[in-house]
Amino acid sequence: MASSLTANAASGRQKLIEQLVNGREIANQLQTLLSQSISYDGSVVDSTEDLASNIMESFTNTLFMLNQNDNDDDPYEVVVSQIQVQAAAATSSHVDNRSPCLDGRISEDSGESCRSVSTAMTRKDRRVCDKGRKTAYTWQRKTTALIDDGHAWRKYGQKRIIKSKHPRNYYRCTHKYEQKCQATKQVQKIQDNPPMYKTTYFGHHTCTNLQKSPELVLDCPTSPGHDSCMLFSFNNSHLNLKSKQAAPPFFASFASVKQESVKDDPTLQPCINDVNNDNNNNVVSHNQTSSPDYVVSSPDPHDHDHLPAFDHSPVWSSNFDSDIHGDVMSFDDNLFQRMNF
DNA sequence: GGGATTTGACCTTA
DNA sequence: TAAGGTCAAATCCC
Repeated sequence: MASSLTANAASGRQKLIEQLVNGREIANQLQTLLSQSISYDGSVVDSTEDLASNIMESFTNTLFMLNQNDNDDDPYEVVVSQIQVQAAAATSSHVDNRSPCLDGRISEDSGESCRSVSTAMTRKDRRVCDKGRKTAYTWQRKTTALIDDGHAWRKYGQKRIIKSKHPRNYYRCTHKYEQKCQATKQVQKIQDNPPMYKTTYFGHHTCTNLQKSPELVLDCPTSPGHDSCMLFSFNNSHLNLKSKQAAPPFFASFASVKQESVKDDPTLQPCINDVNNDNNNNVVSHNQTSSPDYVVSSPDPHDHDHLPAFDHSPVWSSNFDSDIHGDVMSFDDNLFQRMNF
């Protein structure tokens, strides 16, 4: 009986997911069009860009709702998510790739090797520009596991923080130089037992080379009757949210599964299945043992301060129209009305 | 050999 | 001046 209900629910959800996937494909096509039609000043694509953002928002909210529902009776997964959109997001969300802040040292065909070729921009100059970036999209999330947001990150620094037990790790987009992507993030372990990581994102990705389209794992519990994972992929490379929407570009924060080197890496361990939800945080993701998703542990299993450049674990979060106070995420009625659930 | 990581130094900000 | 953020040379790893 219970298994039958579970099967029906899974079937219905699968259909819903199919519809979402279809819609997502359409959105992707729109993205492609956008990428081909961006004018120099960006004005031409504003309306279509907004449309694309709305589409993606819709899917995101739907998926979030699905995930929320799934978690209502799923004791297997607890992942804490928190997003904060800081005040300046509304005024500086659009990254201008033509800005000199994106490094005059870059040549057109440059890659990493070109970093030091040009000295057109001094260190000081760049730091001045950095100030602006730090006031752009900024949001955080706290997770019980290191997560993969679908983008390729390169660690560029680690700093011991005063009054903090664990050092802070600094990451920038791998495509910072080749595609002038300014996204950075900071990852810091904030709690030992259970482990808790705070990831702070700065700016959003303007690069197009996702290591893999971010995938959203909706339901991959370990309980009997659940034998498959539901994955969604999102590629928001061209979906720069406009200022009107004071929401974080969290398309980029969708969970994804990094494929390379996972299978054989002994430092990888299955996703957390039982985590104490001591903090009354929102449950927004699932994981499982049958999927290729893993949580990355540090090379030294006893040293989680040295975080890898990437991480795994199906975690996603959203907060369109949400108010977040501490670890509590709340949504207003409009969201649910729009969702038509 | 090339890309990624580590880590001390440098720079900015409060 | 202390703390945090970034750079870049050295080193590691595949």
